[in-house]
Amino acid sequence: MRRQTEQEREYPSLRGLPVDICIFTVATERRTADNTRTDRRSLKSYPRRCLELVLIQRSGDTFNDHWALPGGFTNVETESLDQAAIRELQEETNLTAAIGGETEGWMDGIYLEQMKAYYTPWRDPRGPTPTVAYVALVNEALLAGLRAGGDAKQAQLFRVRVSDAQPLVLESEDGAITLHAADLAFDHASIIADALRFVENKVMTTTIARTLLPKEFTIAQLQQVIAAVAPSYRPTTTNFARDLLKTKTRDRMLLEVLDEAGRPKKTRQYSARPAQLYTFNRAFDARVSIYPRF
Amino acid sequence: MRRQTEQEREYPSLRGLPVDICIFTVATERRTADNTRTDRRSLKSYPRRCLELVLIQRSGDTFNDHWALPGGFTNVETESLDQAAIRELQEETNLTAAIGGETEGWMDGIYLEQMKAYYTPWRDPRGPTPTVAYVALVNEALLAGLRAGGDAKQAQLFRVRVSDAQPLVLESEDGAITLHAADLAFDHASIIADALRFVENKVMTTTIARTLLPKEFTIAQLQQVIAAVAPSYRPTTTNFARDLLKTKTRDRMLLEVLDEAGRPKKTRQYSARPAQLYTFNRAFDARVSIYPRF
DNA sequence: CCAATAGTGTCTGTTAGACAGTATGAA
DNA sequence: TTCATACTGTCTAACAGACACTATTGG
Repeated sequence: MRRQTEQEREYPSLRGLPVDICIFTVATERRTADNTRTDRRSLKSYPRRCLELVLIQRSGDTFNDHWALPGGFTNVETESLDQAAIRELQEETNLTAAIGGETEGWMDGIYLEQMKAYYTPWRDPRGPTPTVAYVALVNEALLAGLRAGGDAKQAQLFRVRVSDAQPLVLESEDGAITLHAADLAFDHASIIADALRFVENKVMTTTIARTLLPKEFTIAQLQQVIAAVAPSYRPTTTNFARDLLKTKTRDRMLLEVLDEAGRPKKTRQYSARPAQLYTFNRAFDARVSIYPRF
Repeated sequence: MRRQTEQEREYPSLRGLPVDICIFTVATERRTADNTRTDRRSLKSYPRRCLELVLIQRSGDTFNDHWALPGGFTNVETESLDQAAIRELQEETNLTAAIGGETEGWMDGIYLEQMKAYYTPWRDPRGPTPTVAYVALVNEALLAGLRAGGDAKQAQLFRVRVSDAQPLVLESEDGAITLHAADLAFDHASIIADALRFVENKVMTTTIARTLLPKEFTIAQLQQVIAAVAPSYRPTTTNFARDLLKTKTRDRMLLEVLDEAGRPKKTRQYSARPAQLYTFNRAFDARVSIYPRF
């Protein structure tokens, strides 16, 4: 069977489909070199956590010097969308770990999922251009290579701030750069807005928070991560742990970590009194419903 | 500023991006001409309801005579993906109603949302071709025009059956055609499989069931629709209505319908004893979470 | 000692779930 | 009378949420 010519095809051969990735992490406030804090709280206290997003500064004809989502093209005829997204994610962030092949894009420390395709005719001034937006949640420990770079033209992390007055404000970690929606290239501001709602929904309805936490974590750390990703979540410390651990509907969602001796493993990293460490149970299947009896 | 030539563009001009739509409805078992039932249940009893999907039979070079999802191309330079999906939806189903412009693709009787983009190199034998899959939920009352058509080369409704043994079986309403995953064109079987999980999740976590119901409905009808879309939902009739209506977390999710005299409006359509009619409260905001205190 | 975090005891009102029982009116 | 569907009454266990209280240990 002969190869079809370009004209005969219903859909013309492409350079590949563009893919853009919203790479989120929940970053822990870092201490200064002499191990003191930037504020007046004591060393034995939880550092603040903040949702951050990776942006790159463009160089080229369109939107030169503007900040934009990292992305690229699928290698046509060889790559699927997911494969291209994984490749871009690794290229942009110098990820130290390789991404394994588990169901649903999971690996410890990395979550990757397609969010939505965008294709309004006016989104690219060069002409109608689609893009497929992915959302990645990456453990901050895996982004060490990105921070080491430090070149302004490279990828950089921005703190995400949303409020009623300012719909979207992005602030670089050193505080030198502040970006608003209009400062971003293409329609990336609205893609980011969609992505923020996407991750907020994910973190509340799945066990995805696992990706943003160390392998073993305390209940307070989990609450911090949830609050960082979902601004509408207001943590109430007192009963959270009990209700999370003791309720039948969430039975064995979290597992107590035991030490070598088989006794409950605790940490004193953030508090004087030792706190119990937990892991997420991979076998836990989250089901949510607005209707009773599900 | 001069117009860029094709070669200068980063992304070549396209015929447009392909869009495929999974059009679902929950169909009520229809009675025969003499108003008797096909089974032995009494006339005053609930008709069965079944999830159905619109397919078209292809004609052309590729996958000729195979059944496939309805779809088409965006009109490049003028149409967004959503606009193209709306147009295709209207063309394929002879929708009697126009689609209004409310937030999130809602209108009474029609829900439309983008699900996912597909672009594995091998999904189209003619060459690498992406597609953006949409999911539509349409009230069966609006699909009268489709059923009136009756031409085999036109759109036709298929009952969706899923079981452990047979992952996907589609059966035409008259029972004449039975399709399995391998009978469908392209990768449409796997798109449909994704769409089934998508709508199941939607119906359990949002008030989308509204789209598939008449304006005013009984609690039993609502349960039927939920069960038709979400096979894992096992209705327990006794307390469902009370828990749905009386719980604080679902306060004013459903509203009692009143008649002209201001008294509770009831129907005797399906039962001897009159049943209360309800509508969905548009103002109800569904929030779901696996964590307590949200 | 104080500060900060971890965790328990106890109480109240709400919800889930089971099950028995009553209500309505067509066939 | 029987049947299908629509409800209500009542009980128990589980859960949400508030609040007071104790526990641990670095500074």
